[in-house]
Amino acid sequence: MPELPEVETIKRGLHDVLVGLTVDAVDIRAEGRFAQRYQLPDVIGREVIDVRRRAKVLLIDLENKTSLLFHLKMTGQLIYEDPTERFAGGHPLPSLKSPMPNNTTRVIFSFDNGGKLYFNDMRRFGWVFQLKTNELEEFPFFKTVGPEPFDENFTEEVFAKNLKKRKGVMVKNALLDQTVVAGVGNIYADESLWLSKLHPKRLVSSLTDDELKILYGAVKQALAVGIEHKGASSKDYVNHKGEAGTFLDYANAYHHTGLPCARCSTLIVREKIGGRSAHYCPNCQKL
DNA sequence: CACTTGACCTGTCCGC
DNA sequence: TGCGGACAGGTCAAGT
Repeated sequence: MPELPEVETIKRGLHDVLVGLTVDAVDIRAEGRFAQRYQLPDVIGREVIDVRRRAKVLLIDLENKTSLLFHLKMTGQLIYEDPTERFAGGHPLPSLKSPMPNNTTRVIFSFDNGGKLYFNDMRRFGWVFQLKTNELEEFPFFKTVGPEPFDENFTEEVFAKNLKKRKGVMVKNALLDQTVVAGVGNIYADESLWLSKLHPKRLVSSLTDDELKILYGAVKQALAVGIEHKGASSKDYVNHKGEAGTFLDYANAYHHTGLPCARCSTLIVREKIGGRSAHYCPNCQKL
């Protein structure tokens, strides 16, 4: 589900509500082979001191110098239920279809203010681990993941250099490679390519310097607009309050199959590329 | 090594 | 309405 803008949206929301709270209890609702996806050995009595994001991983730092690493994968949700915002007569999150917890709830954190954080994940691809904060860089995914797109050291040159490591692959697939740039997934890859007028099947090796420069700007723009509109909700994504994001109202390619291109009115097509669905304008984005 | 495919899961939607 | 198959935003392991 969530790509960088969605995780960033959740991170900002959770940072506002969790910092300063202490964990009173943890309820892990998983058995057998699923239990190992949720490893929280030392959280009771620990205070939250920060909430951060690296790539698509959400980090909660605790006062005991450990960090919780959440990956939401396809269907993960992190929803906070605040005891001070209960609505009269209803459950506290009227935007959700069902009250928390529901049958997708895998972990429940209870805090000293009465608040609860629900980690939901229908497909169970997601996980949460607890590591020492000063050893995060040893985590295998963090060892290989590429630069943050809004970090100042993510320059045009770095982007071009990283992309060119995948010169034999189609540009759509290269954008999804987390070692090239962190946080781009299927939605924002398609949007970046639409903005750049690049066909998703273009081989990286065929891209000109000008095209690389345009794509660099487009990736940052697509992600920035995604964050601005609090993420894309096609199905499962909601923010920390259980609310959908509105980015799809501003998207041009993703989820626009059969709709006219905003530039040329040609109908947007969907095609399976490298095992993933790609959405593009066959007129603006020529091979 | 570079690249592709399949696996991990469960629910929904679409066509027959 | 029922049923089978395709599909869903991510990442890693195994295969070519």
